[in-house]
Amino acid sequence: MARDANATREQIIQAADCLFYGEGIRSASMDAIAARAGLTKRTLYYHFRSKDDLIAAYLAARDEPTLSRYAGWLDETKGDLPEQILGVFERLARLTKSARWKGCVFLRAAGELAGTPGHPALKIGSAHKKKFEAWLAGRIAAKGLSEAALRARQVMLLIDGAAAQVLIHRDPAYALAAGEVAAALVTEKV
Amino acid sequence: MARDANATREQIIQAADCLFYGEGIRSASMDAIAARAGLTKRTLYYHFRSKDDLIAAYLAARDEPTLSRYAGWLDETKGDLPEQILGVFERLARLTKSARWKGCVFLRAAGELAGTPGHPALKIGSAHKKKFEAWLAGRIAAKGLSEAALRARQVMLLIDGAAAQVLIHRDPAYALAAGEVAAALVTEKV
DNA sequence: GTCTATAGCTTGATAGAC
DNA sequence: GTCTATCAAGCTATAGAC
Repeated sequence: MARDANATREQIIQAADCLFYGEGIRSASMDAIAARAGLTKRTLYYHFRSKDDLIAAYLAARDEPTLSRYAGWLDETKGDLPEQILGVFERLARLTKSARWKGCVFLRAAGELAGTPGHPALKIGSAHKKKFEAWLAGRIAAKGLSEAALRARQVMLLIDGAAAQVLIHRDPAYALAAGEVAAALVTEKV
Repeated sequence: MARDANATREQIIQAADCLFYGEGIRSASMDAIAARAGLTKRTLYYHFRSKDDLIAAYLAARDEPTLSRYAGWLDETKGDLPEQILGVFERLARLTKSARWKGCVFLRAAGELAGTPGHPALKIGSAHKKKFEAWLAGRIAAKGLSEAALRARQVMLLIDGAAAQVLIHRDPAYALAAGEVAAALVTEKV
């Protein structure tokens, strides 16, 4: 049956996301992904040339939703920019309380793939973080703050630092401590 | 030949360190570690009950040297605490320029093992970071600054954020941007 | 305490039918 | 475009000699 090829592709990526994120990229096998997608391995290899290909697609699929989620968190927080930034970290802290949360997808992938420097997924992760940083810089500049690019970079450092430390300690308090610094960073110095 | 059992153990851990850190915990096989140590796999399993056991030993062996390295960086930097903290991030930035550097051992392990919550190595990583944070708090408190514990936690967030972002972008500039914030954090507010 | 040898299973990827 | 079937290689871990 000629099902919509794109729908099958999405179905595979969804299954891969669940297992790559849940168990780790290296730990999740193509067998397991096929089983979870309700397809055979042969179909996976029809849609993706290799496991590395699927890993790259998995990260690429997380790019836009991640940015949208953070943008949503910022926009739905009342107040000026410092309050909004603090709100983002509070929402992050809340998210990490779920047992399903297992760190930042992109950071974990970068760590797992650090041994294969040319991997296509690494470029996707880096590009995502750059885009995130640029988006933050735009929001900061829009408020008329000086040195928006530097401030955005420093807020990013705190977001990733928070994700890393909360994963290590399994304690959302680290995200709140990070939010405090980040909020101060987007307040114009006198 | 009854070689010193402890020396053999160290030899195995050294080989494991090289491969676990270089290629990733999951990617490095016991076969490869045995070959690099110049021993057979059977000897590895004589000294370590399982691969998970060896992973834990690998992280435990990195605990003290890591703390000493950072302490050394702090102590060999001239000036007051803000300058010293900045010096630490400058040394970190320099270290990350090496192609052999592939992120923070503990963060990468936490990411790779996020799928197996009870893993013994996770406790070792968390304990290491706690020890690091406490050491920093001691140094900050010794300078008579208020809220030493909170400041130490925030500096930790920036250290781990720097390690994460430099790994993602392969750009030491992120470590320097983090150092700037960290230095400001250990300056008493007026 | 280290060796040779191998069990028993899982892996990523492919062949060829329909 | 999806299936059944399977390969060759790799994996963790163990058996038993010395």
